[in-house]
Amino acid sequence: MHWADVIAERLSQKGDSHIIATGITPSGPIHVGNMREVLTADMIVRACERINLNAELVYIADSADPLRKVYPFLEEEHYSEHVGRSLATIPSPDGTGNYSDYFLKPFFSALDDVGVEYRVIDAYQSYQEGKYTSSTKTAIQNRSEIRDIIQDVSKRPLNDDWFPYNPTDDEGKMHGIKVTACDWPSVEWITEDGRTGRTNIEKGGGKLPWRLDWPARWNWIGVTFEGYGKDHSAAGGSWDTGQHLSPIFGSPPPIGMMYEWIYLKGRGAMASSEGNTVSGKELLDIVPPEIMRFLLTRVKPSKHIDFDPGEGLISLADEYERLEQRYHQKLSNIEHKGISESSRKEQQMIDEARKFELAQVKRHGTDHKDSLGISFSHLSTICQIKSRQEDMLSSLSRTHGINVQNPDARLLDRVNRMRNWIRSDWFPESAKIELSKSIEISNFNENEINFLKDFTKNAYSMIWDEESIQKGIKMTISESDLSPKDAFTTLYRCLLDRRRGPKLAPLLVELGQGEVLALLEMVK
RNA sequence: GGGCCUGUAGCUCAGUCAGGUGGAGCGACGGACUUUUAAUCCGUUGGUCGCGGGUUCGAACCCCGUCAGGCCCGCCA
Repeated sequence: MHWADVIAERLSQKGDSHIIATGITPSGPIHVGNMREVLTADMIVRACERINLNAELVYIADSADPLRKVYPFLEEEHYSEHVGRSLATIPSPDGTGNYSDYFLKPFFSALDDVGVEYRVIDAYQSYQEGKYTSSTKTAIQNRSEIRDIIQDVSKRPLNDDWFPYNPTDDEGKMHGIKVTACDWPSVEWITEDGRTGRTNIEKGGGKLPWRLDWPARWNWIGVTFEGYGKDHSAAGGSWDTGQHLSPIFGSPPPIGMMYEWIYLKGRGAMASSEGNTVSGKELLDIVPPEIMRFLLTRVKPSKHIDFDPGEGLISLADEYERLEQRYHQKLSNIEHKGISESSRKEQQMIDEARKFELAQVKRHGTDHKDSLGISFSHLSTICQIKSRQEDMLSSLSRTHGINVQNPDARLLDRVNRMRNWIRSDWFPESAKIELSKSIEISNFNENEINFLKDFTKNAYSMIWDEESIQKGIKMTISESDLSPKDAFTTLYRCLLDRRRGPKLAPLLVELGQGEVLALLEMVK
């Protein structure tokens, strides 16, 4: 059974209506690794809908969180004074609006593109509106019990002056502040440099510490499921203490599921704070949204993903394309039997089908009736060889029978993204088609050299179009001692430094007669 | 010191919860095509299930141990 369906079934045993929560702190660019949390939740919501459960995805923007430090992508002089303030209360890097909205906007737009439907809860606003007030009161009333639970579960002692609420000081900061007295709804505090004051909790002047904020929101939002990053999953971690604290706020803890992080191949975990990321938008600029979803549906959340935006992404996209074809040919008709009445083989086919279905942007049915039938690797070749759109389309009409006058919108969309990809830093060297810089004569035997010399001579007199070049190659081969296969290999080795390549004649047209002849001159 | 996740074919992963003849896709190899848009189609190949023990008629799966990689145990989220 697909992992999303396993969770949905577990949820069905608890009830018919579910709130699936997800939350990310908008402290910087929201990257593909962050998107795993939301997309995973979306897939679980869809799996619930399939078995007729009510399920809603709630995204909690942790905009009340303080800016923890000046991140490398921020300007030191602008942001050092804002460290400790809620993200919702400090300016955005571009000077318009607030900090959290600045990073949330492209994130929401990426979520819309990948077909995620969600209700947004803004944490800062929720504190302002008093949504957390009753939980905060509960926390303060049960201060010593909560303290005992945290110490007991996390095995870490808390200081004597520990208080279950972090107020903001007169500068709106919550770093290094201590609560000295509480007279509901006010708390008195003292800062590190000795300033004192009072803050009204009901007016949202602060927030619960994370370990309490989490179970508190489970209660007031009614969360029944939440996925959490592996950093929360240790014994004594915040998920663990949350499970124990949840009943104090008056509700059973949600069902959870740990998910692994996404790593950037060869560069470690994606982390905004280190600038080592691919944002959701960047990924969607180069591949269609279903590929981003497929990245996550094909692997269990507990697996870490070594994301490779180069070669790996091309083969991922090709794999999706083949799966789409297979889905429409046979997988779509597979009956979704229960585990007990199907064989392992049938189960694997059902899982394949589910990987595809959950990768769809559309919530019901499939995005398209059939696959495009053109692999991304082929498209990458064509886009490089045919810089003019009409040449590319006419080529595809010969090889794949597409309609030049009225090309498929999906095809044009993929071509646009592919051209972005080719221009980007992510496009892999191995997929680039480039004329060799020089020729190493000693790599070729006598017959091969003779053939190359003949070809060079003929190339001078060719009209540089596809048909003439094709004829010229044919003729030169027929007059040489090489088999056609060896002759082609020789040409690819000489021109591209590879044993195989795109169809030669159109490639040479695109590369240009002058360039090709200049290279071939080195054979003499 | 304690905990969590991962380890299965050359690669990416299913299969572990519920023990019953080791699976998929890709790659590689071979063939078809005959002069190749890294093509397409067909076929073949593929494994000490990290390692060692235990339980069992039977273990990739359960238990114990161990090794490797990653992560966590903060009045951070």
